[in-house]
Amino acid sequence: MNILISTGNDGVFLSLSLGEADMEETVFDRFLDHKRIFRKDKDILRPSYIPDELPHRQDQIEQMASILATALKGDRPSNILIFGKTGTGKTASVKYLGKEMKRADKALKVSFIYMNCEVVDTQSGVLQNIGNHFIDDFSERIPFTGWATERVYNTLTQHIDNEKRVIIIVMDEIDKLVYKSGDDVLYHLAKVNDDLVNAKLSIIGISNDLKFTEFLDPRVQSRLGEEKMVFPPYNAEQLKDILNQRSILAFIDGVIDPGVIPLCAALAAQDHGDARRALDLLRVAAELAERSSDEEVTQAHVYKAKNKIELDCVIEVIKTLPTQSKLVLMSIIINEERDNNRMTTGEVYTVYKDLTRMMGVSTLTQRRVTDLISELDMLGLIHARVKSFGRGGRTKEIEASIPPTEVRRVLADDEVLDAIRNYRPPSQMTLNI
DNA sequence: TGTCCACTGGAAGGGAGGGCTT
DNA sequence: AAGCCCTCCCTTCCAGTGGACA
Repeated sequence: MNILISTGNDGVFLSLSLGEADMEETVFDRFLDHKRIFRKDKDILRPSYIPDELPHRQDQIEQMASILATALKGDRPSNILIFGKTGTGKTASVKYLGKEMKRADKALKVSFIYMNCEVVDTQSGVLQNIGNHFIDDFSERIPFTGWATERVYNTLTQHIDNEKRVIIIVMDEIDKLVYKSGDDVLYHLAKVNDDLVNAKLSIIGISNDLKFTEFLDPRVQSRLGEEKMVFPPYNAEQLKDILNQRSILAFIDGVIDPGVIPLCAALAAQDHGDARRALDLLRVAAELAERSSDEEVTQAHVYKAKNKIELDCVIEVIKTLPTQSKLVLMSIIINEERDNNRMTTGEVYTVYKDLTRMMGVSTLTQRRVTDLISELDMLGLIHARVKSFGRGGRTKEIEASIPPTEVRRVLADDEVLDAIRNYRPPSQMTLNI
């Protein structure tokens, strides 16, 4: 075997070349040399994959198509607001229509722009995102920050209005934008047609929160909700159809046990008919089967997949928390380990202050820590509710929603938290991370 | 019924950081 | 370089709160 080690600016490169005599077993063989489960493309089982046909969403697609068809004639379609819980096919249906619109648009006069407002969640961010779709010259692009909103808006209208066209903007998770940055940007976009001569713009808002329109200015409310649609959750039978359709494309014949798809469908149906969850369950179950070199995906793999998905999700959330949030979470865990299963904000803050002192990082105010506790609650890592203890005052009652051992296992890998490994709480215990 | 406790959570504003314009 | 604008993270201030207790 020839091994070449070379050092470059970016690090060390190792290259191996195998002679014929070296063609022995490698560490990868066990994973390559077994019956395959998947056909080529695993992405077919990802929620982002848009199939050629969306089962049980034909009515909604046709209704939307009837509204959007106007765009192909050069007129402005009505704005649409789409509501429905997670995994009910809202985004998939809209993206599918975007694909179809592209096919039908022979004159190439319709622009279909998709944006997720969880990612683009500020006023100028939204305007910048739309504007830059129509600015080819990089040097003329609207910067992420630095420009006054009015200027961004003027540049945007100027660029989109330079030719006759219809622009359809899909704002997914539009409620996140409204809750975070208010409805100013929607007001701007809703009235943009008044300032346009050549172009016409309409908006498709997607939300899983029916109540968010209550937070909108009545003028925005009426303009944005010219058409409203609700996507109902899928039932177990419908989820089965969706999974069957994808599994035919994704798996080699005969590798899926007949009980697997009904089980994935049933588990996802319990979870408010979430197709995304059903697809994840099936994909992860198959991946687990493949990794353990099993020849068939069984119900046992589905149950394992369920646990894995839940745990992975929690681990990922904890890992990506900012240091201060990790310290607050750690303070809650330490309280739990002292048999204080239901603690108050004050108790958490006392431990938190100790931890920050040990680590030598700045101590935030109790007001800020209250916010961090609420954020951890929203992430589902803890459960906090406001409770009055009479003369004992009114405060949050906090408990962790995940086992302390799991939190410690994840935080143990965090070098930043090294300094608090041997934190000794004021009472008596020694805790090891 | 009024008092008191330990906060909660809204509002206002400071300051850092990133980026553009003049 | 100075000035401006925006976002994000944070502090400070303070009115409001639910329920035990006197």
